[in-house]
Amino acid sequence: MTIQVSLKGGTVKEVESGLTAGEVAKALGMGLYKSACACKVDGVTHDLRVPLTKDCALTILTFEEEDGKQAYWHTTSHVMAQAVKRLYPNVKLAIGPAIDNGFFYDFDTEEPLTPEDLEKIETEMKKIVKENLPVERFELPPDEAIAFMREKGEIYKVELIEEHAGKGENISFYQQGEFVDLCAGPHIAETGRIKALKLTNCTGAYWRADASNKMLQRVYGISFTKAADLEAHLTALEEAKKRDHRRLGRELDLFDIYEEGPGFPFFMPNGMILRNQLEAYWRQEHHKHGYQEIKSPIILNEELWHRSGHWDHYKDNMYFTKIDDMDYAIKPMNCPGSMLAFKRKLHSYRDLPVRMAEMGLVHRHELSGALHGLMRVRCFTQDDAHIFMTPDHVQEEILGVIVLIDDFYKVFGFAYHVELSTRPEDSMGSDEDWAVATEALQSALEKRGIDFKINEGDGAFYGPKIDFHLRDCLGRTWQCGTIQLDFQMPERFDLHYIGPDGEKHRPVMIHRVVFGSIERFIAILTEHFAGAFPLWLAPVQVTILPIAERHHEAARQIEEQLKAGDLRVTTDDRSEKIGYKIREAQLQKVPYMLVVGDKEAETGTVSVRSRREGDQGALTVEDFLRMACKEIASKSYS
RNA sequence: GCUGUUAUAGCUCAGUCGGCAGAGCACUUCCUUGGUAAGGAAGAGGUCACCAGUUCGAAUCUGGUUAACAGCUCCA
Repeated sequence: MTIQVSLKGGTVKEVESGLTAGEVAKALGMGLYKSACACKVDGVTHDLRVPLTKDCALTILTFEEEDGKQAYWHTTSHVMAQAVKRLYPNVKLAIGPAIDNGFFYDFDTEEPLTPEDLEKIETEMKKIVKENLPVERFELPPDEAIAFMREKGEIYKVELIEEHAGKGENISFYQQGEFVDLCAGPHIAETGRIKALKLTNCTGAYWRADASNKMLQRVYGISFTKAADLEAHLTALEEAKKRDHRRLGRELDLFDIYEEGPGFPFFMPNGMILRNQLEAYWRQEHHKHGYQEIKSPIILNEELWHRSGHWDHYKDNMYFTKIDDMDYAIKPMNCPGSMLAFKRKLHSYRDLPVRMAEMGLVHRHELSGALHGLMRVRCFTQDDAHIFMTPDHVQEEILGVIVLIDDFYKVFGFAYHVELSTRPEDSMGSDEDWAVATEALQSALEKRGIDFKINEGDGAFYGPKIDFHLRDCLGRTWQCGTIQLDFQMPERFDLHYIGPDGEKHRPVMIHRVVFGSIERFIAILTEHFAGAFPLWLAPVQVTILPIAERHHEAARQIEEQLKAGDLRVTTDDRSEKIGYKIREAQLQKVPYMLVVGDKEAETGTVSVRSRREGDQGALTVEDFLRMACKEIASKSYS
């Protein structure tokens, strides 16, 4: 009996029923089969060993495809577990999935694994690859599956199966040689297909991601189909590290953090210029969008934080102090200050929405192990705003903020992803309020056509939120912008406005940030541009490079002229060769270098060198100034 | 906070077996006055993170503290 298999690209082949996808692939050409990692049958991902018994659409997945990659890495993680079991039979296995960038496996070991252990494991893995063991799938009923793993002493696997057992379905296992692991698959067909592998890191990780559970040893690794790809991957990682904002922060004199203040960054002069430019742009845009700016104190009476609910939900992260025997707290958030500011006078419904913005310095006691350059600090400035409004305004205001954030990120050329976080366990307010608020956020996102993922239970204690996440140089994502809807705080602070009926009504409020934290945003910005900031942000926009001492006077005049045009200019009048001065300016990522020698001094021109394009030829000082001003005004970043 | 690793000049890093603290870059001075990514010479710069211990003697060995790094947990 034959069946029809339609392949990617539209061709239909007639093949014998019962052949596996792998056999079909093999029949279609060795090249295709050799590079196959997994397959898709009618859109569902499987191993190559799945038999084709009826007409179907078949796609062969190679390492180039995301699903193929996942199968490849997942199998490599099984190979690692097999190697570990061979070397250390008493180690218990937890979980070992493929991730975005490779794979890991969690092991319960008696002693932590050392780098030497990792080398041994890697060597053993290469042996297993060489053995070219076929990877086979089999299934057991739940009770047999539990007995099977219990007999092996794999207590973590037993716990995992017990959870699945309730569904009554069979439990699937994968076997290669003597090694069997609980797994849903899919996997690649033989271990020999893994051509290049490396174990990259070993750290602790809690069982089930719960800090109250035992800490296991997590080993990370990556594998490729070609040795050259592994090489390229490792080189790319090295390159990425050169963009690290902590390194560039020091090299470019942007900021630094000292042992005297862990998590409390110092901003250096260049960092302050960057920061002030960002803030100036922020103020300009917020003014345009109808925000008014306030400033509230960073120390306020502790009672306020009881009233706001922060003390109940957040006290472990707060700093406290005593003044004249009274208890005070250092603000971890700006909202209570905004509440007081809103409350100081009566508001008519005609005045709403009130959009009250604040560049608020907040302090939070983060765990020492969580600190990370400017990304995660203990004091930072939120570009906060609180929007007080009637329920009718909610949709429009949320949309307005989404558009504002989107426009801001576009100015820097950032790609971002969005998450919607729902009600956490530790929260206040009624189910109904939460449902309404969550629905409002979701429909605003849908209206704007923005893709988002839902994060169950990750909302703030007072309301659900939309988060905007940006990527750092190593692909780790950091939450920056957020929009949080809040029905609780207005209640707690007894806020009201006077409606058209002359009665008091409760306003709804939005908390939102665009940058998130200026500090974190600067970190992301630094890594995004690798320190080569667009002209409007560059701490030093232009540096003048006189060739010899006799050109210093001309250089000084040009500097004056450019400064009068509001450019940030320096002159390098050291007695160094021009090549040396250029090298230094390039390393400092100065956008424009102006070389001034005999030729230029005579004709009132400058030889323009762009940090990206190199020598641009001569321009009059006026023309250069005009060009630079145009570039600044456009905020272009290419 | 947890697990692991690390801490030597402003930066990047050597320092063997426990025996006088090293290099490159940067910095200062002098020479050099030059044309698009490193000209030359000399000099200065250190309580080897901190506190104990072992030892005739500790950058080096041991314990503790602090901080950083990777990950986990938490989070803007």
